[in-house]
Amino acid sequence: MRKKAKGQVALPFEREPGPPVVTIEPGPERDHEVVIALGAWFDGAARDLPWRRTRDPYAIWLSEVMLQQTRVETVIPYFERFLSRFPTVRELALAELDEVLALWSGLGYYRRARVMHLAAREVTEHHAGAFPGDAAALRALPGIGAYTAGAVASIAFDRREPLVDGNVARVLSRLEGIDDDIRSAAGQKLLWQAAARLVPEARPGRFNQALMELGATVCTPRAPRCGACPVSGHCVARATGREEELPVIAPKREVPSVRMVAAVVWAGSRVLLARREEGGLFGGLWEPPMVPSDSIDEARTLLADAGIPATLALHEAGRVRHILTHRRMEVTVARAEVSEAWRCRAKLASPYEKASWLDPSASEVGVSTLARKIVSTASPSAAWAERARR
DNA sequence: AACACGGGGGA
DNA sequence: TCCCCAGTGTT
Repeated sequence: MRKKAKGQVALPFEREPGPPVVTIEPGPERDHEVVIALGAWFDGAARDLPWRRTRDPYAIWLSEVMLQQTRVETVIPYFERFLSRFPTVRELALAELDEVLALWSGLGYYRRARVMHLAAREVTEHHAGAFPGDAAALRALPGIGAYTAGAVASIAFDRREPLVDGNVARVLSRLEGIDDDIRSAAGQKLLWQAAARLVPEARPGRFNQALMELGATVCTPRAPRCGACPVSGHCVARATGREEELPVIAPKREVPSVRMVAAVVWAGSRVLLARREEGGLFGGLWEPPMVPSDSIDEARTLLADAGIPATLALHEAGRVRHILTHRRMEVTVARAEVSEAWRCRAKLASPYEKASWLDPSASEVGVSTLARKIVSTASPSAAWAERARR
């Protein structure tokens, strides 16, 4: 095989070792064939998804934000609920952040919800409630990066804008034979160049979605179904037998483990929940107060400092394990009951901003999945189940 | 360039 | 258990 310059797509490719089997001739003609084949395939194979039934930029935007690092099947019910509660950007702008977070509860990456709320207010105030269709203007809104700007501009506004997400990176790295690390700056540059070169003037949104759909359903991370691929005849990876070797992705480091102890204090059906400061982990969400420690004594200290007279009643109710992208959490759950009369104002230090006695099943505020697990472990029914076992 | 930031589904 | 998903923003 001929030597290629770094960062340059080497075409035509030959299968090696051995004689050439397939030759791919790069150029506008091949690009055009890829566009045509992919578009036709998409028309027949596209899944019926809620956000494909609308042209409303607000709904498209909502779907794109929810879909950041999140699977389609996970997003669908959240998208329906959110849109039905906030049908327009104006209604989202007027909402309380706690209610927005409540609707996001369980979806993860909660900053997305906080920032969408901000962006909704910005659109309502500065764009008179109408979304900008220009990629650059979209990019200027908080929470909208290169991908989301390209997606909204091309899908909702028919702008000829490229987009590269995880699916597209995989598809293009194979189709073009890009063997730079797709997460590196160099790899990303090549991918965006390829995407920009390919995206057509006519129906750019359809092409971009076709690329993503192909990555999600055919050009999968493992065991790609090349037999079902509409562009396998144009694929460099296929032609060189490297379908399983691309994309190249640098290995990631291991995640540290953190031990926490949480205090779940019940007063009737209500639990003492604390709201985390906005900005950091689980920002703006409510949870039973917890501290990084292994010992229930630390939870006693936490409650004592907060002015809650439940320290003596606190006992271990179980353990919860929760995996995040960058952290593995092991939480010891301590539980106590106080009479309703003892329900009092609690004052908690950072990372908490305030505390309140709330019904955890009422879902009027945002609660993380970790917090749900903790409350569930320390719920009265769980306690009954525990007693019944003895 | 590295890191923070959730949660879940599939192999 | 590991991978990685319709990524963005900060350091």
